[in-house]
Amino acid sequence: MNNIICIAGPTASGKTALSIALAKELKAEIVSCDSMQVYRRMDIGTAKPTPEEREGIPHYMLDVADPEEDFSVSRYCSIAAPMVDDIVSRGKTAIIVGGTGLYMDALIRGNSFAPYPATGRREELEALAAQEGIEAVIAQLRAVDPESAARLHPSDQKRIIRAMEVYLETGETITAHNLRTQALPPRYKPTWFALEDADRADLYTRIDRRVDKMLADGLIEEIRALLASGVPAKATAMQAIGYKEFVGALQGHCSIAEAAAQVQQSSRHYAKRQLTWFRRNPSIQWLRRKPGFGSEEILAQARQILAETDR
RNA sequence: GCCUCUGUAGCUCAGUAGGUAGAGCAGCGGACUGAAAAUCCGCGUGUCGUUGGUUCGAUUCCGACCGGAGGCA
Repeated sequence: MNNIICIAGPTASGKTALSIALAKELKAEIVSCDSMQVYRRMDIGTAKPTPEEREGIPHYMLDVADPEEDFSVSRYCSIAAPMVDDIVSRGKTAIIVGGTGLYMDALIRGNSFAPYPATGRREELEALAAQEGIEAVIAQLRAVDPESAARLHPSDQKRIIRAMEVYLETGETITAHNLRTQALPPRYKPTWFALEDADRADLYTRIDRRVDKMLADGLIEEIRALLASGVPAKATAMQAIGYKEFVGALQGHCSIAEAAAQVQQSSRHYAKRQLTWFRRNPSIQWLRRKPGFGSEEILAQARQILAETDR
C-alpha cells in the first residue's frame, strides 16, 4: 500500500504540480515539507502553492509560523507527524512534498532531537569562539566527544558549537545521541520519489524564469510589507533565498537587478545541494525529466511506479 | 591609413628574466540530527588568437596576419 508518498527534488523541479496531480488521482492530502513555506505572509518568494493551484486538495504545514519566529526541524516534526497520522487514520494517502531534505528525513525516520539550550549557552560558546577562536571550543569538545571533534571540519563553527551545547545541556554527546536515535526503526515506510532533470541546464533555466516571475508577481512588495510589519531583517525567515538578497537591495546595498541575479545564483547553488542530499537516499525512485517533458510525462512515470509497488 | 595598447580556463584577469600556466567567479562532486532556502569541505589541460622565424626547446623573443580598445589624421 502506498498510503504515504514522498516527493522530493530541487527547487523549481515541478514538485508542486506533481503532488497536486497525484493527489487528485489518489484522493490524497498534501503535507508540505519546506522550511520556508511554513511562514505566513511569505508566499511569492517561497513559491507557496496558491489557493487556486491547490485545487481544493487539503494542504498542511503551510503558514504554521510567523516570520519573526524561529522555526526548526523538531518543531516541524512535532506538528507534521500528527497530521500525517491523522490523514492515514482516515484511510487516505498522505503525500509529503518539499525540498527540505533534513525535515523530510527527520519526519519519516521519526528522529528525536536533543533539546535547544535555553540557558544562553550557545551565546556563551559563540562569544568564546569570537574571542579566543573556534579552537577553544574544539578543545572543549575534544575532551568530551573526540569523535565529533575529529569528524567536524574546523571551519564548520555552527556544528561544532551545536555539538558542544548538546553535551553541556544533556550530558549526552551528540555522537551518542545520534547513534541511539538512528538505531530506532523508522516511523513511516513511504514510497519515495524525487525529480531530476536529465539536463541540469533545463533546471537552471526554469529557476531563472521563476525568479523573474516572482518579481513580476510582486515579491518586492511582499518583502516591503514584511519589513514594515516589523519582521527583523535578520530573522531566520529573512535568510530565505529571494528575501535576504532583496532586503539588501532595499537597504541600498545593490540594485534590484543585481539582487535578482544573486537570487538566481543562490537558487542554483541551493538546487545542487538539494540534489546531493536526496541522492544519498537509496529508497528514492528518480523521475527523470528529459528536455521537453511536461508534467504529464512525469506524472505517468510516477503512476507506473505506484502501480508496480501496489501489487 | 598610421601609432599605441590588447588577445591565456565558460567569464574577469595574473604569470612564465624562453623549459607548455594559476587565482577569483561560474561549473562539478561531497558532507549534513532542534538556524537546513542555513552551515561547511573538495575538484583547475586550457590549440596560452592564427601563422612563419630565431632557438635544443616559444604561450613567453621577432615578423606577418586576424579580432578588440584607444589615439593621431
